[in-house]
Amino acid sequence: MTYDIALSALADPTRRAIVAALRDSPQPVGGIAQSLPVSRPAVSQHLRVLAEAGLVSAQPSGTQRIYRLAPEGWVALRDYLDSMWDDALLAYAREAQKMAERTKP
Amino acid sequence: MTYDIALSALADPTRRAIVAALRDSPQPVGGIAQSLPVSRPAVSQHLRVLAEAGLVSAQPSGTQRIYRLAPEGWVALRDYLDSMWDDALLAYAREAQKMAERTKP
DNA sequence: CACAAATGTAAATGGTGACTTACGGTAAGT
DNA sequence: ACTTACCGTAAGTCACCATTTACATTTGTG
Repeated sequence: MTYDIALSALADPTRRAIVAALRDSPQPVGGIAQSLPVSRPAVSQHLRVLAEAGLVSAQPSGTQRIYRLAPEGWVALRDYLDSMWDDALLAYAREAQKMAERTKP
Repeated sequence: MTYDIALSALADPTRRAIVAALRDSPQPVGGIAQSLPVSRPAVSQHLRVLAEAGLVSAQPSGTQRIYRLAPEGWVALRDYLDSMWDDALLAYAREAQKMAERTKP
């Protein structure tokens, strides 16, 4: 049940921008901050949230920490969406079926 | 590019609870409010946000409006996750491959 | 037409979180 | 050892959002 952390993490536009940046290639904190209109400590705090959600992971390399996208959080999100898919859209299809049977029996 | 609206909509726990309730079966506003620890106007406003995100839809029936899960928003979310899947996790797998080749050539 | 039920909306309030500045800590280079 | 570069953390501020109460609106019913 960790998909809720991932969802609230991805709610922030700046964090989505960070994810988009990491999507291109793994980067150190300073590199991410340069491509965004926010200060470096702000990026650091956002990365902390994203890491707690399992969406990114860090690997120390000298004085800098290279951040990259991590699978765990995204897997949790996808599982959540998959189950929603099955339940909700199946129900949706069932109702559409009912409607069709009612109008043309 | 409407997945961002859906993400920020699903960030709120109460809205996720509403989604969970609608997942069981379509319901009027009052029915949802009864199963949640918030007032009915609060549910109404949350439903407005969810509807704007394309996650739910309403169908008037007499004096009440029956809300149900809608496909559009969830499709947008799934597309977002799918592309993330391809890009990020493929890159992740590539790096793992590199690591494996480096340690055991 | 009056009344009740169900819902959306407006306004006010409280709390949470995103951001900045300032500081402390660690690793590499001279 | 001193300095520089890179990063995380603490404290404070400000805006936004979730919630409630009160009101307006629509639909069905007597």
